[in-house]
Amino acid sequence: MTQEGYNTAARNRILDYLKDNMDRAVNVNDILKALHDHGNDVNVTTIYRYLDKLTEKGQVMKYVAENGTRAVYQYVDADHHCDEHLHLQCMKCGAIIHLDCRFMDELASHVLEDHGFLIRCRNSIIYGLCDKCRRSGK
Amino acid sequence: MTQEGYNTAARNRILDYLKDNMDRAVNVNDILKALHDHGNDVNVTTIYRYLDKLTEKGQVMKYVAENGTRAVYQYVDADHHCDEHLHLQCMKCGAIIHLDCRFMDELASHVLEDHGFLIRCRNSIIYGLCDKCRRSGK
DNA sequence: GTAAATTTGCAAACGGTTTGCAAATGCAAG
DNA sequence: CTTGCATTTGCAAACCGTTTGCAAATTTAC
Repeated sequence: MTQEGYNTAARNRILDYLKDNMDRAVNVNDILKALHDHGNDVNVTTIYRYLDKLTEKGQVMKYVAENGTRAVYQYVDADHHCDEHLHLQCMKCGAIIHLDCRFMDELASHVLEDHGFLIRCRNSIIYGLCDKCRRSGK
Repeated sequence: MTQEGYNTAARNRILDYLKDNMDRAVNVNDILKALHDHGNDVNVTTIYRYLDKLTEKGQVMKYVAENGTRAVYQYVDADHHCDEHLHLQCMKCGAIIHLDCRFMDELASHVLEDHGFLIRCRNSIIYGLCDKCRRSGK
């Protein structure tokens, strides 16, 4: 798992932030603001460019948020193979659940056999409400 | 099923186009171009505004396309209850498959029971390749 | 240290979508 | 049909997240 590219302060800060927030999907503005609040300003462009690289490498997942106008990113640790399971995302808090259970395989083969459809997990999100938000919110 | 709002030429043309293309999801540009090609120009703004109304009424479904930069819309006929099943969309041709089979119910209850997650079908799309595109293209 | 390659920040462009507003159109009452 | 009011339309400009071109700064290898 070699760390490609140059090692720069900006990149370390961005990656640290993503790792610190592994449990949720963040947008570029979140990153921008968090780094700014720590007195470590990084340009928007830099963030976008680095996120692209991380996405290509598969180190983060990129999704399109609910409204469709903003992308969200989430750090992926080594034992999550995002091409092999679907993702549930909470519309309220942004939490992502990795649906990597046996049920997922059944879904995939059912869809393929009965509907002729080959699922591309990496690009798919099922939206809804997570346990916490469902109980708390209305 | 009363038709609310004023009855105008522009709206009729837009709705006709959506109905004629019920089998796929179209974007605003598709509509714009199709109407233009028939010599019936309608302004972009008008299309967006009418689509919003139709979406609110539940007469069309609105999705965010694969890349996340463009929304797509699809006419919904009366016997499709889009809150009750998931949708598969082909990343290549844009076709939408309504996954309204018993399997869907199992998925929903599994996800709810084992993951505490309540699916909101209206907002969710699973991407992949449809039968036709899978066979033809590589 | 020096040179080559990569990364950064800035400003400007980009593209889909939205908004404010005045003109045009639809509709109902008389 | 015409008058009056509500809705809809088109236009231009704004919006907003994202991308691009480019020169300056930084990193890495030697």
